[in-house]
Parts: sequence; C-alpha cells; structure tokens
Amino acid sequence: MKKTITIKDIAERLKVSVATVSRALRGSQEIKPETKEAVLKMAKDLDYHPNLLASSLSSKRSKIIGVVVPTINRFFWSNSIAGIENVAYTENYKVMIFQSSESYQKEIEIVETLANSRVDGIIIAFSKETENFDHIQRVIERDIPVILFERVTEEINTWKIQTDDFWGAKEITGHLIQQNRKKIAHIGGPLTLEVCRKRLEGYRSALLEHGIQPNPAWEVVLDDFSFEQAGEKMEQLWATPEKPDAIFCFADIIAIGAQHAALKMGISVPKQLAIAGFGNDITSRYLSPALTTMSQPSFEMGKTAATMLLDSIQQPEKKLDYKCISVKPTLVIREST
Amino acid sequence: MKKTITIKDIAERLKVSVATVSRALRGSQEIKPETKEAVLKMAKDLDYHPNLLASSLSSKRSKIIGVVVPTINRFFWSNSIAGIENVAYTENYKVMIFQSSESYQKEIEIVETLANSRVDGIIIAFSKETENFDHIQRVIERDIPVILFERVTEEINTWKIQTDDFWGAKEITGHLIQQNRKKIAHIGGPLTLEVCRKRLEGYRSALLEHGIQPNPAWEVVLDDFSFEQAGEKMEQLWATPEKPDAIFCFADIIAIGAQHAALKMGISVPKQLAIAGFGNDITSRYLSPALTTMSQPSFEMGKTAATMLLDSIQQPEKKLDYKCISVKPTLVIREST
DNA sequence: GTGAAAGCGCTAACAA
DNA sequence: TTGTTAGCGCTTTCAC
Repeated sequence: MKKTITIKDIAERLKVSVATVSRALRGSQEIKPETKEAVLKMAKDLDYHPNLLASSLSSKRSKIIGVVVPTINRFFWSNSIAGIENVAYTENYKVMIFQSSESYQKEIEIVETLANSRVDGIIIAFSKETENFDHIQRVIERDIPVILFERVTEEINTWKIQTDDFWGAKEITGHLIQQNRKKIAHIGGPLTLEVCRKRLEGYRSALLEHGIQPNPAWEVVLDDFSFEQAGEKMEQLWATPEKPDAIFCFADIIAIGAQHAALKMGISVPKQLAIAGFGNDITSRYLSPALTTMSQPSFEMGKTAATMLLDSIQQPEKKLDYKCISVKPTLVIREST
Repeated sequence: MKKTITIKDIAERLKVSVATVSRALRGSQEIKPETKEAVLKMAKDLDYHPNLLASSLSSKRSKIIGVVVPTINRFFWSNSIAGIENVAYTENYKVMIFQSSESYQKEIEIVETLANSRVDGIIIAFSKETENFDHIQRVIERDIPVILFERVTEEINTWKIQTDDFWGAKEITGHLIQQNRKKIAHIGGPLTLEVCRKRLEGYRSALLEHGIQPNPAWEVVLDDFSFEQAGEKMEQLWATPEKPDAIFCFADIIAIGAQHAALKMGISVPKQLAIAGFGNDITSRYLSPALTTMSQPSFEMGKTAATMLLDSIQQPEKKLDYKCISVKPTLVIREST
C-alpha cells in the first residue's frame, strides 16, 4: 500500500505551512504566485490527490447534489437527469444519482444517506408509494435545500417544478374528442401520486366540458408501470359491454403496452381505437402506428430544477420565496389517433 | 441553524465516552446491552444523524461503490445498474451512479472524483472516446478495486465482465445466413470500442465461414449512438450499387433507427430486407415488425459485477486471481428477420 | 502572504 | 466493558 500523499507532505518538502498549501491548491487570491506554482508543481510531482471527505468535513460544503428518482430506466427521468447535470457541471457541482425503485422504504434510506453525507442539496421525485413526507421535512429542517421534481406534494413547503398535468391531460383528451371520439377510456397510474390524480382529473374535465359523462368502467388504474399490466388493462377495457373508441394512457410506456395488446387482439389503431400517451418517450415515434402523446420538456425541467437548487444553495436567505414552477407539455400528434 | 448533534453530545448527557457511543451506534459486541439501549434512545431523543463523511474519513471505508456508465438512458445500462444495486443493497453498500455521456474528459473527472471521495470500489464501462486507460491504472494503484464492465480493454489487468460479443455477432449473422440472406450489411459502432470491433469481427467470421466474402461497402460505422444517424446509414447502404438483403446492427437502438428509415423508404421488412439488432432493448419487441436481436442478461451481469467487486473489497488478498467473465447472449428471433 | 493552531465528527488502538 | 487519546486530511480564524 503506497502511502497516501497529503497536503502535509507537500508542506514539509516545500517548508511552508499546510495552510499555505491548502490555499494554493484552492487558488486563493492571497497567495504569492511563485508559492502557488511551487505547490502545484510539488503536488503533481508527488502525485497528490485531495481527500474530498476531509475537505467537505471541514468546509461543510461538498459540491455534490443528490438526485433521487423512482427509476433511471425511463426516458423522462434519465433525460431530466441529463438536464440537471448539464447545469450542475457548469457550476462545478457533481451529481449523485439514486433510484428508489418506487419503494418508500428505499427512498427514506437514500434521503437519509444523502443528508448524512452532507450533500449540498437534493432534487427528488417521489416513489409511487410515498404518502408521508416527514423524511423530506426533516431534511429541510437540517437546512439542506430540497427541490421537489415532477412528483410533488402540497404538504411540503419548498421549491417545486412539475408538469401541468391537469392541463396536459385535458389537452390530449380534448384532441381525442376533436377526432370525433366519444367513448374515451383512461388507463391511469397509482392514485397515491398527485401526478396521476391530476391527469385523471384533466381527462374527466375535458369530457365534462364537452358534455360527455365519464364512465367509471373506462377508468382503470395500474399499480405498476409495466408493459404487461398495460396489456392486461387493455384486454379488460375491450371486454366492457360497450367498447371504448379511444384510450388516453397515463404514460407512453403504458400506451405502448396497450397498443401492442390491441394490435395483437386484431384491433385496428387508430381506426377502431385511438391511443394516446403522455411523455413523448424516445421510442414512441418509432412505433407503428407512431404514438400521439404530450411532450414534456424533461431536459429543460432538469435544468430549471438544478438552477433553482444552486440558487438556493448559494443564497440561503432567499429561502422564503419558494417557487412552484408548472410547465405546460405540448401535444404531439402522430398516427395513433 | 440548529446546532448539529454529534456523538459528543450524546456522550456528555449520558456521562460516557464518545468511544462508547460510537461502539453502541455501530452495534459493537463489546458493549453492555443497557448502555447500548441508552445510547440509542438518547440518539433518537436528540435527533442525532451520523456524519458519514467523518465516519469514512476515519475508518477509511465508505460503504459506497461508484458506477460509471456512458449513459443511463439506455436499457442495457440502466438494467445493469439495477443488477448492481440488487446485490450491493443486500450487503449494505450504497451505489453512486455517474454518467460519462460518452466523454473521455468527463470520465476522467468522474473517476478522479470517485477515487478522491474514497469510494470502496468502482465499476466502470468506458466511454466511446476512451482509448487511454491511465486514469484507471492510477485508481488501481491507489488500491481501489475496479471492475471493467462490458466495455472493457485488454490493457488493464483487473476483474472484467463482458458479453461474448464475437460469439454473439457470429451467432446472429449465422441466423441471417440461415434465413437465406447472402448480402448482409453491418452497421457498427465506433471502433475505438473493443465491443464494436468484436461484433464486427464476429460478423465477418460468420460470413467467411459460410464462404461469403465481406463487402467493405456494406460495413459502415457510426460515431454516435443515435436513431438519426442509424437512419442516415440505412439510406447510405440502400444506395450501394447492389443493395443488401439483410442488416445486422450493432445495437437495438441502431436497428430501430434503421428499420424506421427502411420502412419510410418503402422497403418491406423482413421481405426485402431483414434487420437484426443486439441487446434486446425493452421496446424492441413492441416494434412492428418486432426486432430479432441478441439478448444480453444485463441484470445478471450487473449482479455478477457487484459480487466480484464486493469480493475484492472484502478480501483484498485475492487480488491476484483476476477473473474475466464472458457472458454468452442468446438469440431472440422475432419478426424482423 | 504566511503560519500556528483549533477544530470538523468520527474511529481505533491501547489501557484500564 | 469502557475510557483515553491520537489521529483521518483538510479548512479557517486569528496573528504576525
């Protein structure tokens, strides 16, 4: 085991103090250029590597932000993260990514770990199971800024950014109605999530506004974001006495599964059945028929979230003007409707 | 700003030493049950949270493993990470995920940060730009175990796990030949990557073995893993004097782009042109026609990588019997061939 | 500009 | 079983 080189080693060889070395390494102003150069050179010669733990421990800043998402396995989330990283890196922050796998328990653990690792801030999208938000409140009380991302809650008072789900759902349902569909079904997500409730409400609102009475048999809800379950629900809907002529799905992944099942059952899309999704996943336009959906600016949303977080880290006093940003998605009409 | 509670605070109120508190908190054997309980209770009452930085700094163990992938945005990578987390969590390790975004420079930075943050080990898949591996060698010399994952190199002597790309490419090309295709093209990835070279070689080997002479005009290479570029290459291939009757694509994402372009050009798949991918992305089976591909057990590979890493962390002396695991993918025949 | 010294919060010998 | 003590490697006053 090679001895690890520390600033002390550099200091000794250069016959200066560790304080000077520390300053030089961090590019402090109050240091003579020659000293600085000498330190930098010696650091290189000795193959010095700073210990970030020690540094964060004593400075109380880690230059790391933590991101918690339900899964990195879906386009919306991974692309949001890309947006977050994009701004974080320009400000020299590193991004630590964690996934809760839709588990409340794991989410709590992650948040705790993040806080205990003294990250400078957290951006979080709740798991589908999360109904209690004490773990977040505790973090905020520890003076770690938290941004709620997409899957938010009204119970916590902090910065938030989310899609205008009600509006978006209403918009795309309206589009279906304009296509002369009257029997519109909805496959939704778990109603623990505000997002899911909003989309359901938006869907209903569009129907009512056009004088269509929502049919409870056509409102089904998944507890799992999988292709398979979407397929099952599709079959279930098609088995209702009066078959629907359109389906608005909570998310593209659901729509893809539903459409696949529909085609398998010999249903013609969009002729017999129009299908719409939400999220504009990268693959949606490569389906046949290509999927009509609401496009969410996930990359931009990530950027905004990161900007908000860095602002709040850098100016803690701004704390009181919490902002809640709502982003309107845009309708992308393709072949499935 | 609330004062942060430390083990010292607990020690003072309980009139015991910090060492005792530290032991109790970590569930050490050599502690009287009553003391332990008292400490735990006091910790709870005071709302104590351990400072992981301080703990890692002094123990020289972080219980964190770092994972570096080119992108989390593709199924193979995100699913591998799921596998890694699966075993890491059972052993109480946390997983820090980083993406290099296919940038060599960013990869270097991440690896350096990881090492400087004293993670216990690293699992890495190289960026497409990475041709020099000094940054990895340096980490290994710092006694941090490194597992090379999927995108590996022969230049570094350490644990490795990867798909048997040569075999897989040969297998699926063989399948195309069996389907009576004689004019088989290949859309490959950047040849900086060993993975890409192996798949190209496997493709050629299959041809030669069946007495088919590879046609250089039908071997094209992308520098970018995008649907768009795949589409362009498809058009390019179709413009060759003698059009191919099959294409083996380096990855599903490429195949999806190529197939989309082909269908747009009015080419009938698989009648005029068979298309095969590699990786069995989650969406591949929802395409029409559904994609023939080689399935890689990404989740299992992630698990294996994590197991190897934890082994090497827990028994450093085992260092010398580096293992290189090669995993055979399996052919999944669908409608596109 | 630079140095001395006191931590940051925790762990781990070594004693007792 | 518990306490004492010396760090882990770095930052940051406060002097000079």
